[in-house]
Amino acid sequence: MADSPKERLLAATMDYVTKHGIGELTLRQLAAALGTSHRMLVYHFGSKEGLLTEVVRRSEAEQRQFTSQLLADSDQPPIDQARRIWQQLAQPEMAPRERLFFEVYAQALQGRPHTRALLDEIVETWLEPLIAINRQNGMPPAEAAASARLGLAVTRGLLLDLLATGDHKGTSAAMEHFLTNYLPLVAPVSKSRGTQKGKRKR
Amino acid sequence: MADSPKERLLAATMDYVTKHGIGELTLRQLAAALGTSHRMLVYHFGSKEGLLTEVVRRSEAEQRQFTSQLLADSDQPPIDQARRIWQQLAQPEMAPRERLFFEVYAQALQGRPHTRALLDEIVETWLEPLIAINRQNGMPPAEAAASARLGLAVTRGLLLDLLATGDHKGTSAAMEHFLTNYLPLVAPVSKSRGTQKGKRKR
DNA sequence: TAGCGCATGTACCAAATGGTACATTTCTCC
DNA sequence: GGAGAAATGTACCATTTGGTACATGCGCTA
Repeated sequence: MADSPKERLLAATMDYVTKHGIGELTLRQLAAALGTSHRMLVYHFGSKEGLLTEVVRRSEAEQRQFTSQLLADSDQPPIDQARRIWQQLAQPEMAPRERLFFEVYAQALQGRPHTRALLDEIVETWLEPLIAINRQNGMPPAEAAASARLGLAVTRGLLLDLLATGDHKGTSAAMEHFLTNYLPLVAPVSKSRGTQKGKRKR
Repeated sequence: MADSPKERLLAATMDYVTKHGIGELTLRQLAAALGTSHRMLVYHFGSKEGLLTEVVRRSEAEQRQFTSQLLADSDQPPIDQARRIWQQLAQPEMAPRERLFFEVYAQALQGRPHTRALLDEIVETWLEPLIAINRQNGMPPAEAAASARLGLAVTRGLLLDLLATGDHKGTSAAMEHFLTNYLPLVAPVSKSRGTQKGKRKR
């Protein structure tokens, strides 16, 4: 059951969609790439929309897993954690996943049906753990929320920049500019020596 | 010549595309909405791709004009200028244009043909004037570039957030958090009293 | 007014798309 | 090993798509 035919098809579809995007997808092209017929896709997923819905759902799940993984080991200072996260996200191998993420994001903003559930989670999923980190570092609620939201925006904005320009150096410099000039200033009171807060998300 | 039939069609198409997005556009639906036939669209623009190319080009032009308009009157302190720009961008009436912007952005990242020229400009167009402003306020080149890039990312990231969540209050609070905690700190030396630097972009 | 070029409407086409009917194979469980 | 269900392949269908042929209208200039 773990790798039922449907599951195998979905996994292969995720690979394909990560490479080729979701916008111009047709069942026949996908099926050909997967070595099957479009008949099977309809059989297992009901319809094209059904397939896309599951693709988006799976994408969400992977992202959630990725989030908790990135934010997990918080023993190091938040600023170092943030640096590490950006380095991970800025790796070239991540680009296809991120392109897909922003493509689905944009389609959701345009109201495409199979993305209906996405908009509620696309910010909140990342915001919650970030706010929690900020609270743990002694930030008052309002500031914790604003700071988390800002960090998320910085990360996504710089990722958009990186994907468009390919300027790893420039975008990383901007992130470093943010981390060094901004992060140390927000949470003056905290644990022992000045660990401050955490930013980051995709 | 100013409002040739082609020009009128393009203008009406911009309206339509701003409302309905560009991803699921078909010539027939568009033509029906414009009160003409898809025959005319092909006649004037050569093909669907030709039409989309001109739509993207026009969108770029409008954005460039909007940029220079927003960054024009720089008599006020950069932080107030930044606030004003965000208020403009966050207005609900701007949402459709911004949704279209991010949709085209995402399609460009996926390599759709009619967007080829976009990726080179989509960051640079906004970056240049921002860097110029930072330089005018006495920032060294490297810092001016990083700071401009950061401000652009913050704005676009928060716009993505706002479009998804509709949380005008929360995103504006995050922007204000950025402006008050970050902006005043970057350029300590400057003109007279502490005007510092400018951030902003869409 | 005659003529010419731009613009437009109607009808059509081939290709591709999502989806389905039906037959066949493969797997699973008793 | 046999029966029933799950899975798959082949062929087909109606619809929609971008694009075109052809005829008609409109506006300008001589």
